[in-house]
Amino acid sequence: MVSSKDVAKHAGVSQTTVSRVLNTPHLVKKPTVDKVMASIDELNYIPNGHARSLVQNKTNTIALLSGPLHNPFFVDTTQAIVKYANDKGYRVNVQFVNDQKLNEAYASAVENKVDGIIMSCILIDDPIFEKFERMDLPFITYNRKHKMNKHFVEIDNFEAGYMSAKHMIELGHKEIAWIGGPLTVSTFNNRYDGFLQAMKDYKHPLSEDYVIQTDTSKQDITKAFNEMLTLRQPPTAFCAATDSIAMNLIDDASKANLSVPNDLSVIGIDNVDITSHSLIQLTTIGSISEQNLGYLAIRELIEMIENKKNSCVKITESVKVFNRNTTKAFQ
Amino acid sequence: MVSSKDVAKHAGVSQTTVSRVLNTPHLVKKPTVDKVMASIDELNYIPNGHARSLVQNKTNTIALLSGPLHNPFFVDTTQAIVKYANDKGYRVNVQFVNDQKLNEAYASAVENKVDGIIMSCILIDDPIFEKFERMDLPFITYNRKHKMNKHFVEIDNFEAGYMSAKHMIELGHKEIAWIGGPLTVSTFNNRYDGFLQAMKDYKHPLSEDYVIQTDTSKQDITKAFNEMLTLRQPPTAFCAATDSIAMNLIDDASKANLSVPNDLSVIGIDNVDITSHSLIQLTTIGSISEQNLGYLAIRELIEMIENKKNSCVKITESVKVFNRNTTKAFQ
DNA sequence: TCGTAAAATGGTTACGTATTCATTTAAAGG
DNA sequence: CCTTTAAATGAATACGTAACCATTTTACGA
Repeated sequence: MVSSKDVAKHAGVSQTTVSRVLNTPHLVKKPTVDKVMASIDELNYIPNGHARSLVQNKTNTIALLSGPLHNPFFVDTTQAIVKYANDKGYRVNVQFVNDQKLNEAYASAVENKVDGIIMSCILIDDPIFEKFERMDLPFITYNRKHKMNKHFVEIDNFEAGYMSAKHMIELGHKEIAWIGGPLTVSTFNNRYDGFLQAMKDYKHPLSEDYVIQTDTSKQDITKAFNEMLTLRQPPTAFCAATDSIAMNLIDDASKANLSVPNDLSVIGIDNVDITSHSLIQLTTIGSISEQNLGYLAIRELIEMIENKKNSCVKITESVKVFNRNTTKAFQ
Repeated sequence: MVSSKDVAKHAGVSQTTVSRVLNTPHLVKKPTVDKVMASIDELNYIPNGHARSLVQNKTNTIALLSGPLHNPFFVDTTQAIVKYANDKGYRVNVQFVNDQKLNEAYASAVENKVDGIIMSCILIDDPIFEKFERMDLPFITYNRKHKMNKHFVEIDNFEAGYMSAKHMIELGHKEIAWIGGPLTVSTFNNRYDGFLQAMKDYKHPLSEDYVIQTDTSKQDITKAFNEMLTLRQPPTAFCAATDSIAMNLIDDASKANLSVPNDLSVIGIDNVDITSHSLIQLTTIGSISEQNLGYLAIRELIEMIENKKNSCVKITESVKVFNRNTTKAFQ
C-alpha cells in the first residue's frame, strides 16, 4: 500500500507537503506542486480515507436505513437520496432494516462514524430516538415520525387517509375496507385515523370486519384480502394504507378473478412513480410536491451537517388525490 | 468522544485488555470481562471503525456500483445484494453510477478501502478493468462483462436475444423491431447478436429501420418508438433488449392509443420481479435460476473476500421464455 | 514448598493522515 | 545591504484501535 510518506520520499519533500498539495495547494509553490503530483501519478497513490477520518472526525458518509425495495416507495426515495448525497460528495451506506434490527443498524452507523443518518424505519414510541438525540449526530426520519415530533419529513398522513375514505364514499361505495399496517407506526396510525374521521364525518357505518392491520408482507395482505372475500357482504372498495399494499391487493383480486375497478375499487396512498405507468394507473393520494420525501429529507440532513444548524426539521407536505383507473362509482 | 482508553481508565485496566474483551474475550478472566463490559455500558462506548480499519486493513464494507433504480432490474439486484451482504456482516456503499462517472466511483471505493467491489456498469472495452486487476482488490461484475472475460455473472445474453426474435417469428410477425442500448455494453451487444442470428437462421428479412440502439433513457426510447410508428410499414412486434425498455415501450404504445398485445406485441429480457405482477404480465426472457444475478454475484464476491481465492468467476446462466400477456400471434 | 508452564494482563508501537508549531527561504522596504 | 515580514517547507504529534512482545499472576505437578 503506497502512502503519502512514499510519495514524499519519491518527490523529495516532506509528508506534510504532500498533504498540503492535496488539501491546500495554494500554500505550496507551483514547481513543488507539479513535482508531487507527478509522484502521485507515478506511484498510483490514493489517500486512505480512514486515516483521514480518524484525524478529522469527518467521513463524508451518510447512513441510509431504508425499508425494503419490494415496496416501491423505497425505490423512489432510495434513488433520490443516494443521487442527491453522491452529487454533494457524500457516500451512502444503505441498509434495508426491519424494526427489530434498527438497534444493530444504529450501532453500525455510529461505529462507522457517519456524518448523519437518514431513516424511514422508526416507531412512534421507539426508545432509540433518545439515543439519537443524546449523540450529537445529525439525523432525520422520512415518511414516519416519532412521538417527540421532531426531525421528520412526512406527508399529511391524516389528510391522506381522510381523502382516501372520502373518495370511496363519494363514489357511492357502501362496503369500504381498510387494509393498513401496524399502528405502532406513525404513517399507518395517522392514515387510519384520517380514514376513521372521514367515515365518521360522512356518517358512514363501518364494520370491524372491514378493517385489517397487516404486517405489510405480501402473504399477510393476501390472507387479509381472502378473508374479506369470505364475508357475507364483501367490501366493494379497498382503501389501502400504501400504494404497495394497493398493488398487492390488485394482484390478489386478479388471482381471485375479480376485475379492478369493475368488481372492486382500490385506492392507495403515496403516489409512487410506478403507479402512473399506463399498465398500472393506480388511483392514489400523494404529495402535491414534485419532490419525494427522500429528496426533501436528504436535502435537510445535508443542510444540518454542513451548517451545523440544529434546526428542528418538521415538514408535513400537503396531499391531493391522483384520480386514475382503479376506482369507479358503485353500480 | 469516548475511546477505549477512557473505558480502560474507568475499569482500571489497560487499553489492550479492553480491546481483548471485545475481540478475544476467551483470553480474559471472567471478572475482568464483566468489569470492562460494565464500563462500556456505562460510558456508552462504541469502537471507532476507522481506527480499526486503519490497523487491520479490513473494513467490512463493499462498494456497490449499480445502475439507477428506475430500471427495475437494479431494484431486484440492489435489494438482493444489500440484504445478502448485510446478513454476512458487511456494510454496503451504494452508488448509482453512469458510465462517465465510473472512474470517480472507483477512486472513492479505493480511497474508502472497501473489501470488495460489485458492479454492473462496465463497458466491454473499459480501460478501468486493468486498474481493478492491478489493485489486489476482489471485484465482480454482474449483468455486464468485460472483454477480458473474467469476474462476471451474466445470463446467456446471446441466447436471450435469439429466443426473443424466435418467439416473435414463431408468432407469425413479419415486421419485427429491435430496441436496444449501446453496443459498447456486453449485454446489449450479445443480445443484439442473438437477435440477428435468429433472424438469419429463420431467413427473416430485417430492415435497418427496424433496429434502434437507444441510450436507454425514457425520452430516447419514446423518440425511437414514435419514429418507428411513422414508417410506411410500422413494426407489429417489438423485441426490447431489457424489461425496462419493454415497459417504457408499452407505456408509449398506450399513449399512442395502441393496445398491447392486440395492436402490437412486446417482449422483454431479464424477467425482473415486477413483470409478473397481474397488471403487467410482460412476456420476457429470463434466467432459469430462482436467484437473480445480483445475488449470485455478491455470493461469489464474499466468497472471494473471505477465502482469498483468486478464483476466476465466470458464470453464465441459461435462459427460458416466460410467456405472458404482451405478445400474441399476428392477425 | 518450589519450579515450571500456562494464563492473564500491560507497555509500546504501527497504521496513514491532518494539524500545530518551528524553521528555513524568499520578498519587500528603507 | 540589512532588517522585517511573508511565504514555503519540515518535524513532531494526535487520532483510536489491534498486534506484538514483555511481564506478572495463577495453576499444577513433583
